Amino acid sequence: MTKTASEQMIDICDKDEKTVVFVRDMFGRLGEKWSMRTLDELADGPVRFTALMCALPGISHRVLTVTLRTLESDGLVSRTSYPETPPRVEYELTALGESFLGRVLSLVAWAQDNQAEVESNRELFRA
Amino acid sequence: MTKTASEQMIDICDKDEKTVVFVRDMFGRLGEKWSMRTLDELADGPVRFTALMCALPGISHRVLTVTLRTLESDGLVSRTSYPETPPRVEYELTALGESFLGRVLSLVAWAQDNQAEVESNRELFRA
DNA sequence: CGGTATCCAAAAGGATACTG
DNA sequence: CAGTATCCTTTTGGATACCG
Repeated sequence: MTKTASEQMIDICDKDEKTVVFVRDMFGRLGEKWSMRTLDELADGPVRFTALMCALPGISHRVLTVTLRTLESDGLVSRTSYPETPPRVEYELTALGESFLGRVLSLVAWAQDNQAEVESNRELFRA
Repeated sequence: MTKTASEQMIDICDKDEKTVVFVRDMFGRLGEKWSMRTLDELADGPVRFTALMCALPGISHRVLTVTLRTLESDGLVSRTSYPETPPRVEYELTALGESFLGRVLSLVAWAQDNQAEVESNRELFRA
């Protein structure tokens, strides 16, 4: 028999602090304002910096840079710079990034399925 | 045939802004410093406020309150207050909360499976 | 005991000017 | 074009004192 959610979670949270911190870091990545939407924009293949700016209306120049650097340092995204003038830089998902994005979809599906219930709870709670 | 990750993600991000914001909100819940660990502590049944404080070393009084109120307003956690002296308050997962916690485990498993690779990428990147 | 109110520090995010 | 540097605002988290 498979473990209950609770048992699995205990497995995780009883591991060394390093793993606990790491798991929360990856959760944090999900929660960052632009990370998931950036990964999504990269899902279909390489995209240039400026194209990402356009695809993510509202993001600032600096924050897109920070977001991409973070995803890159995690190994979820790769950066390729072509030494032309004007310069051209393309970002794309790595295999690790695709794998990560894939897992996230089950959570996205949950959010969609339960949006109405969560929002009605929030309504009730406010009242 | 099932949709690719990219196609599913596009489905989501092309929906109305309300849903996009909602999905990011739920991602944000994952990223909050104590939310997931709090849900985990509640996985085995009702727990009192003070017991949660002990189970989550480092959390402040105020932040635990805020975390619980947020989870409660989402409908993931329920709060039951027993009118005794001294007062006793118990928190527990709702069905929605259990469902949410369950989905999160696939992501936790991913994080564990790929921790070494991500961390080695971070090392390389720093250098 | 289980909070709320107040105050503070740190981090995230945004606007914008400058540069190779 | 694709950044970096600087400055500012908002949000998050933490410490602590007080209260029913």
